[in-house]
Amino acid sequence: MTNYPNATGILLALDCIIFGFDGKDIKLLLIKRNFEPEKGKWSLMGGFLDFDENLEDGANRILYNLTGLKDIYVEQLGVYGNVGRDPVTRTVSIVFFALINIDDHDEDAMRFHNASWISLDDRPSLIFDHNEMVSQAIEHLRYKAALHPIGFELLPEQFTIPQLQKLYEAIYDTPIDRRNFSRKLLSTGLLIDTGNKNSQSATKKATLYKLDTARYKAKFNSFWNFMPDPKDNGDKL
Amino acid sequence: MTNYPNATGILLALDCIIFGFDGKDIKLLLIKRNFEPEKGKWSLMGGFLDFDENLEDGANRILYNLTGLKDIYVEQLGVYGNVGRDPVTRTVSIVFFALINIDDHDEDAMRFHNASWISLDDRPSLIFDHNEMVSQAIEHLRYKAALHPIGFELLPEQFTIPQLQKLYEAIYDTPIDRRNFSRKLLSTGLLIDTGNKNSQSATKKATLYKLDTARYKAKFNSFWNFMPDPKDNGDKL
DNA sequence: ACAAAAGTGTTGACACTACACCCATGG
DNA sequence: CCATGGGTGTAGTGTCAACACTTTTGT
Repeated sequence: MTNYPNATGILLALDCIIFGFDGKDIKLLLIKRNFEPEKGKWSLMGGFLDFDENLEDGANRILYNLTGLKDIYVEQLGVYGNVGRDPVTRTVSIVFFALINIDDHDEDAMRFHNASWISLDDRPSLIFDHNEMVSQAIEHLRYKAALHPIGFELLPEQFTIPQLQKLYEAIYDTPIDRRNFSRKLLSTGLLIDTGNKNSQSATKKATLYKLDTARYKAKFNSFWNFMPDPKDNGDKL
Repeated sequence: MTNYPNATGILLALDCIIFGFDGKDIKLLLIKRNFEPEKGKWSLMGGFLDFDENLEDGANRILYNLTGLKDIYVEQLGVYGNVGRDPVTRTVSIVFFALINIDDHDEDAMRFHNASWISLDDRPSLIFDHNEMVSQAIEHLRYKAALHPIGFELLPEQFTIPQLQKLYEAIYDTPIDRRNFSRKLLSTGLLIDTGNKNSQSATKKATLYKLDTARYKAKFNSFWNFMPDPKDNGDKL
């Protein structure tokens, strides 16, 4: 068996961008580092890839450590590898994009890692090139949510259409017509009426739906077009 | 300055998927390896990342070596890192997606690397997980070309609308209505009439257009919807 | 009874498909 | 003058945004 010329000595890191939704704002799960380097500063949750570990397994390990959750929605977002990005040594970071239901997390694990949910608007400056990563992730969220039904990953199992609407309004920071939104969503056939009603609401109680997971999986790669025009940046191409 | 615990010894490779269009079929630029490992088999063009090299620079270096071209359209496609993917040693490969005008390549460099343009339908089985990479790239091409004007990257500077149509028909392997296609394209405002006519054609000569590059760059991230329905896999979501 | 939020109907603008027709060129 | 292929016009269909109206609930 042949050997490759020379090991490069480049380190391989994994960083996770984790989004949640609290019913009002899109939030990021960030950690205030209680370890070196850059101790005391904010950053994404990350770690190094183990030698005998697949990439997705590594990402899931990191996500599990921080949130106590498995089977999270995760995608590769991209790779960041500029020479000077990590001042300690050459490190290439594979960035993962994760969506979770904000209610489902492990408080203890979060305290241990010194992690907090932070609204996008209030986010502090992060170490290294993590700010760029987050910007790309927000862009990706907007892009993908306009075309694929990933929004559901951020909601609890049962949710109302007005809740879903608030989520989309938060993602795109724009008001949406209630009636058109409702009809559009229902027409997808992805929602199953649970028969339950939302008890929180002070006024008329909204119907609680759940996701038709079979249909969701089958149709995930089909397109839709949810947002009135987030697709377009203002004027026609 | 702190040091990180332990170098992992994982190698970082770069692989390039290069698409071209010969006026009839979408083609891939593949190499028949004249080096170990897997000498004599077909694979993507690739190489290792240099220690002091940015990722995109590495990809461009590899692309330049093979084609003699700079300023190629390149995107990150994803990272492949399964533990056993390379039998020699643990190697993580960052895969790049490139589109070039098939007429603009360096014959000598191609011969030196033992490279050929191969139609998607005729492509041989490739080493390692390169087949998966190519499948993902084709999917990405179909996905992205339906929404963004990347098709132009595959054509010469001056091209006719019928040529462009053949390109899209090749990408989606489906016939398109000539008249609707033409109107849709012209309505984007991306095409500038050069005043020239295609001299090749045996019958009526088609108008040669060029891309309005300023508008192309400005509007690149806007969506469009070119294909009748390649977006959708058959039926509505 | 009234306010606030959820749910349903309707309409006009616009975009897209599916056609028919005309023009230019070479043999 | 005819075959081939490029270019334009138009009618029918459907989708989507923008509206008004009704229903449910708590106070």
